[in-house]
Amino acid sequence: MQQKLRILLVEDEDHLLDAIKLNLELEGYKVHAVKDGKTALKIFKEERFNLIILDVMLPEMDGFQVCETIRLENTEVPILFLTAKNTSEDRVMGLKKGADDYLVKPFNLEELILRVGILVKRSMKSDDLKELNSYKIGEKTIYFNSFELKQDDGVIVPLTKKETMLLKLLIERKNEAVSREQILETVWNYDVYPSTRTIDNFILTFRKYFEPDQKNPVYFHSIRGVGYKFTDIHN
Amino acid sequence: MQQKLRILLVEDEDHLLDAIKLNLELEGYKVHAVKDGKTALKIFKEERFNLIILDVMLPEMDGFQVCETIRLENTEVPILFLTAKNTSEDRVMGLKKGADDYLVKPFNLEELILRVGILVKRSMKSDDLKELNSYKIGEKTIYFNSFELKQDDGVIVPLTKKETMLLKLLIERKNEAVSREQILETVWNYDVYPSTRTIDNFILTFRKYFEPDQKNPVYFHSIRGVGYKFTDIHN
DNA sequence: GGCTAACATCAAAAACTTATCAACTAACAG
DNA sequence: CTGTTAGTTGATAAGTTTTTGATGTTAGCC
Repeated sequence: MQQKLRILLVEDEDHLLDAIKLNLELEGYKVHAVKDGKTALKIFKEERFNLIILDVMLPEMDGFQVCETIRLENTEVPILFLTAKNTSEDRVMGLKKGADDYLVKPFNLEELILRVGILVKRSMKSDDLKELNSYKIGEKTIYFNSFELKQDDGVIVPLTKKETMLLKLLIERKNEAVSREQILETVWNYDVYPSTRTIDNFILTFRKYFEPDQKNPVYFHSIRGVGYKFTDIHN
Repeated sequence: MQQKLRILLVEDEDHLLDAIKLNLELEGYKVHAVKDGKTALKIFKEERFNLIILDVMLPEMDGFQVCETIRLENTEVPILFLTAKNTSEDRVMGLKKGADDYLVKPFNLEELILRVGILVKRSMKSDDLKELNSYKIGEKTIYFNSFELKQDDGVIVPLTKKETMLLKLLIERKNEAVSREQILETVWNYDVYPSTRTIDNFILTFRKYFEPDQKNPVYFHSIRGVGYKFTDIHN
């Protein structure tokens, strides 16, 4: 099991602190929350983090100062600023001090989580990335980066480039029908296309890989006259 | 003198395109500017970039689609969205499609340039190789610093510089496919690449060094249409 | 129920990529 | 200048992946 990713959260408003902490923990991060800059710096020196989230307005020592101090010794760790002020001067200031990203309060929690995910990805090793770029269908796991599929019995079979791309597309558009045109355009980069059975063949392969009963697919449905839809109720 | 960092800029408003291009060029970037998604994808397939700046609103194929298509093949290159709409749904959408950052029009040019700098730095960092002194494959050990390989029988054979660099790259990216472009860029410092059989020759050499059965490689796998992947289940 | 268009399936052909080898070039030491 | 070594190129062989085309099935419609 991979280790949890560690986040240092610095925010002085109690209820916001709790809300963010809770949500990040739900995403599986280990969150160390503190309420002022001095403490933040102290903790930072003692422990290693994959990301630092800093409120700009803090009692005593503001976020900019904290950021600047951290950057004196550590240029690596990603820093995300939170601020109530939405002016570009303010944002420019933050970025100049060494921030990597900037989010204006009040913010959408989903956006925070997405941005955190992007920043954190950077500080990860390739082993963890592998887990991140995977998708489980039933007991089988697709690894997009290594172009392989781990079966229920643990055996690894290789996937081709096109197979991987099409899987990625359908999974990304989970629960929605993706039209043949859309598929050809995205995976094959076709402008116009003759009627072709190519896509069917790929779906056929997927069904062989993933469907318990090939004749009654539960994952890869065809939508007559439109295209295909990937469904996964458990995921 | 190191070569210029390359940016692909996709924006359909003429004067904004010119303004951004000019400013980025003043910062020392090499900017390839295009006005629609189709062209962007075509150029993207032909050349390598350190960053892609995408307007969301484009004629025909919108920025989201372009981003999605790029991400099917390339998860590395940073993508920055420009948008006129400042809603969090829009931003979340972009981030979900695989963007790394998001800037709302009208924007402060200084902010754009700062964000570009941050994103580009990231892509360079992942390019240069970490410190890694030695690595064991089976009973053989590679010493990266001294450019040597100790065989099972203890005999030491020298490795060439390029061999060592390519080994380092593949081992660092263990378990993920490294594209030929990526390899050429990192080991050979090519911007654009001619079709070449050079990489194959190196892989051939590696297989001779490391694979018990050269015809059925367990360490150095080729992924058709993509590149090569180093796998080591014991390590 | 019969009809038709769209999908499923399979095997063979076509298209494309990589493996391999040998000849070649460039750089460099002596 | 000569020999050596690393690295590149190009030709051909060897494989794989993808596409095609033929044929069988199925869903939806009258």
